[in-house]
Amino acid sequence: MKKILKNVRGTKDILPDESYKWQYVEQRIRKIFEVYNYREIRTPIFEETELFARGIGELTDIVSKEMYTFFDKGGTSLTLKPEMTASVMRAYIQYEINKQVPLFKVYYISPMFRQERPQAGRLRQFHQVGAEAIGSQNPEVDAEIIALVLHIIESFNIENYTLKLNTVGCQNCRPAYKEVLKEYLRKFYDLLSEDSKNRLDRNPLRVLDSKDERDKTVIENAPLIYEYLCDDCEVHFNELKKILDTIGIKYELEPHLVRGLDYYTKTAFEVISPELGSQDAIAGGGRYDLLSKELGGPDVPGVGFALGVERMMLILEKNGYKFGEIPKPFVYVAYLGQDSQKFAFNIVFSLRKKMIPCEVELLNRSLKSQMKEADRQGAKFVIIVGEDELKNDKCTVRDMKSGEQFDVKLNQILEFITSKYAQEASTD
RNA sequence: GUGAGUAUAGCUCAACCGGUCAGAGCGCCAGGUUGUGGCCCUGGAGGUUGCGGGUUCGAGUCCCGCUACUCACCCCA
Repeated sequence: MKKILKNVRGTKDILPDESYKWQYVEQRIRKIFEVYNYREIRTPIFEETELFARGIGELTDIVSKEMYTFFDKGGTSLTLKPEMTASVMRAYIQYEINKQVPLFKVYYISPMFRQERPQAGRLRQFHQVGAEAIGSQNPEVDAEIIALVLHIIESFNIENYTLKLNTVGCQNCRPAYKEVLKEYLRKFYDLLSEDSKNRLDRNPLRVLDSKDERDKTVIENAPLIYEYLCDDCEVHFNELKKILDTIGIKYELEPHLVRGLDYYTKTAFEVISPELGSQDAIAGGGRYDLLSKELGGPDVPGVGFALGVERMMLILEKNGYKFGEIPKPFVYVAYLGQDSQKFAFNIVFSLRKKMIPCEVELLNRSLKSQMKEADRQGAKFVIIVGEDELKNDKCTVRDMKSGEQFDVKLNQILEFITSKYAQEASTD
């Protein structure tokens, strides 16, 4: 017996009963991006490993233990993209977009890959929608990005969320703060968790968002970066808050919010939802003014966000959200006998050329089975072509909802259905 | 990578302390309607109880291993 293969761990098949929901969600999201004047960018699903290693940071969890890395036949190390920002920046630098347009506003909807242990809201292949605005250091752009992600979330009637906002400083002020923080943490070294002890020197900021109870008591009184921000960062942060206030966006300051990617500077934010399980971040993002240079590009600032599509879908399913209508044929053409088949197919293909969704019996079943099939598929009308009809040069049209039946001349059937279809479209 | 829980028909789940326990509902197929769906009735197909060992007279049920799934830690979307 042959082995039955299955989808690999942490991946999901999206079958027809689900895929229409995805199409609906993606379509709505694309519309919103258009409204904010962002254009789609599509980059390859894999890149040279070095891009992520340099862009995201060797010490991050993503790079150090979660990447799907492999060698191609030429011996080049490639990696399935674990996030999108590095790829977008790579393209930005590669095509010297800074010389073409002052501000590059793009969005993406794409699968991402991270080799983590799957759990609720966490997959190895998952989908993110996101946007990047490269070329401006103005806090207005940070605000636009935040407004955009919240607009998307709210457009799906998700009200129960919290925007957490923080600043992580920049190359001028962060180092000094790091030293102060390290010094503070060393005083309580013995009280810290093992993980935090290890991080203390390598990445002290990460200790701040530890959820370990032992760490929490220490963190509670730790010095905050707010007191150590340089003028530039402080002004930027204050401006951003002011703009958010002005456009009515509510946020919670979360001084311990530290994002897991090294390239963030200044603004960092996260949108969390209590509807999700332990993986409660539906979206996250921030500013990355050092990334371009880190990748050998020009000194260009950027800001962006990413939203987890599966996580948002979890909330929507939980809320009983209506994902539009599942596509259904308008007409099902049933027939009986060889002679009728020609007419049936003729009608179906003519209707299809008129872009009317329809189906025809393809399994040569009994009329009863065909009616059942039409019902199952949700067809509004069934056209029946049989011996009796052909003799009289007509066909029978059954309205599946009312049960009414009409005799229609064969040469008038297209017209008949077309007008029914037009009526249907106008009442929607 | 660590921990816990789960694994019976396509789906959702039953089967008391191991002893007609391999079942139900839904779905699927057929018939009741010589050419007509939905409701109803009748019947049918479909399972080596995740895989491999062990204990026992006897294992879906107990033990061990493996695998997968789920949730949590870690981290993040």
